[in-house]
Amino acid sequence: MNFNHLRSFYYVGKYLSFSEAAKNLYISQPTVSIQVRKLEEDLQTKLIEQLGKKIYLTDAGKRLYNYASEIFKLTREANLMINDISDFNIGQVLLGAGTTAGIYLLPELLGSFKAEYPKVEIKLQIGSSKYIIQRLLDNEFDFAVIGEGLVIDLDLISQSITKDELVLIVSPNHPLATRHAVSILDLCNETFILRERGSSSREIFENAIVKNNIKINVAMEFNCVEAIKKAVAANLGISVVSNSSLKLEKQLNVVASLKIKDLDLMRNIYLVYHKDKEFTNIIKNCIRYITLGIEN
Amino acid sequence: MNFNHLRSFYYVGKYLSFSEAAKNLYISQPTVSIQVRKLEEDLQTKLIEQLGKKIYLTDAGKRLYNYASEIFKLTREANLMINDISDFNIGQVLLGAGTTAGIYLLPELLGSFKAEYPKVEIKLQIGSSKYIIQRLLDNEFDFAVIGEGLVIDLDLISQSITKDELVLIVSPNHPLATRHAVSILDLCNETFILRERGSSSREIFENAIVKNNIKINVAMEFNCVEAIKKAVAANLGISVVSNSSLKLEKQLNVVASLKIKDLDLMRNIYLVYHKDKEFTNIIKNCIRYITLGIEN
DNA sequence: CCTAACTATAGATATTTTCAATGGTTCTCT
DNA sequence: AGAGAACCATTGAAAATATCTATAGTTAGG
Repeated sequence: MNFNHLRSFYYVGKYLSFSEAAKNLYISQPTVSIQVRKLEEDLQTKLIEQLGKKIYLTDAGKRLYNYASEIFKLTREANLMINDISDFNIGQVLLGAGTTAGIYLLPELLGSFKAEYPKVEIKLQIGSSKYIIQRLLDNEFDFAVIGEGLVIDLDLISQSITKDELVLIVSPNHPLATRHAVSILDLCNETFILRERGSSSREIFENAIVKNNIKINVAMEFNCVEAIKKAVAANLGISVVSNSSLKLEKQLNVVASLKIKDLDLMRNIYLVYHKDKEFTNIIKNCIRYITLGIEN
Repeated sequence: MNFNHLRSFYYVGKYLSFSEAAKNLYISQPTVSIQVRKLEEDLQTKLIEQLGKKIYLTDAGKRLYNYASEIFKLTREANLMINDISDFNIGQVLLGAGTTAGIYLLPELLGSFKAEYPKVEIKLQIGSSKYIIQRLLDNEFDFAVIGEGLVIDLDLISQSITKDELVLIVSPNHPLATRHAVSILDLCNETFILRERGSSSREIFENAIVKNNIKINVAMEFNCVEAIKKAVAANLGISVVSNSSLKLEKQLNVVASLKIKDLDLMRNIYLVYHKDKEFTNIIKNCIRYITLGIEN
């Protein structure tokens, strides 16, 4: 079934006139006549009958007209949908993030982005950097925000959008809590509660430790920063977490945070995306919001 | 929105492969590539993204795919509908009839026609010949069966398919009931109950009367043969009705039917249709059923 | 009966579709 | 790592289709 022919037929059915149909299709009347005839030949069915000068739809014509009507209505709706996307009246941003970025950096930024584009769906999925990278390769995210530390696949492009410092946290009751300075060697005798391998914080910290030929004692691994902070607060061990995750804990003095002398725990936060990805406008806008907003 | 382009896009979305789409569309792969690109240019929206070798639909692509899916489903259904018509699995016969034909001749025939084409709708509308002719000119019937007697419009074609005799009916108690022969002059002193003007029986009878320079006394006009027979049975008057309407009444002896000497009340029953009408197969079959069946 | 309105036809032109051939990537398997 | 297969994009030519103008043929209405 040829849709140009169907459209001509539909207009003839609508106006019950070939010339009126042609006018409204902005084509010539003979074209309409030919197209309708071709449709009839194609279907081997008379669709239109002309009694004297008047035009009527046959039974088959009436039935087909109803189908055509629905088809062209759907077409109009599809066009509106496309316009809605470019007007940001619909759309989506599929976003992956590592734990730190997803929990402590992005929510606020995404909130204000959403305020400007209220009709756009934002789907944020938080996971370990390793997991996020895998999902990026499967094109399940438009882009992602993760911490430095993992080998990034060659098919992915990453660019630093801010820096984030990891700090040592201890219970206020812990001996280190009152120390002005902590050195690398102070860490050797401590019990650590760390994030799992594959998380950016863990990789960064572990790499730094290894570079200094130090061995530490990891008692527990949690895949959740909040759980780690609770455990540290209860003095079950000490940890190294993103400074940006400690706002409330510092205010309420539930943990003490310290810098470790001679250990560079500053890491980059990367915006990562597939090298072949072409961003739509809404994604570009979202990235702009994040990259500009994250610096403050 | 070009539907060829949309179809190519739809198949690419379905198989997530240009070459597979081409195979299933029975066209070459470059054609598919070009069509999809043109659709994207037309909509000014990326629909498909290619990451490495894998193909994905964009957000807009996914949404459009759903519309396309519905559109092509409707198209398939429309094609099936057309096939159903030619297979007589659906269809309709719009039929007009005069009172005699509609009530006494057609029902049985239409019943056996319906038995052979059970899925086909038969819509029979009974009315005065005058009314039926008007509706034929408005193309509200595929064809009609009416009695002779009215001037048929030049735009209509009529062909005789059977003959039908009008006979005089009187109450069994009426003096004429026992008479062997009734002459035209016997009618002068009687009270008649006849159909309304515009009905074939009335026109036929009245023309015959006028031709013989006779005047009769019409006491009542009913637009219903059954009502007339009841009135005649009650001896409220006498009438002239189609012989074919009297089967039961003769069996039960509620009226007596008589021929009038020297008065030709044989009339043709016509099949009538618009001169420009092209009959579909189901209509042709229905006409065949009626023309063949009505002779017995 | 004449005119205006409408659809069909014809012939020419423009556009679109389509293909085969080929080039450039990407992926996979050795 | 490198060869080969699979896949999509590009090109240029040919075929098919769509479209137009001009005009003929009908019909409806004054």
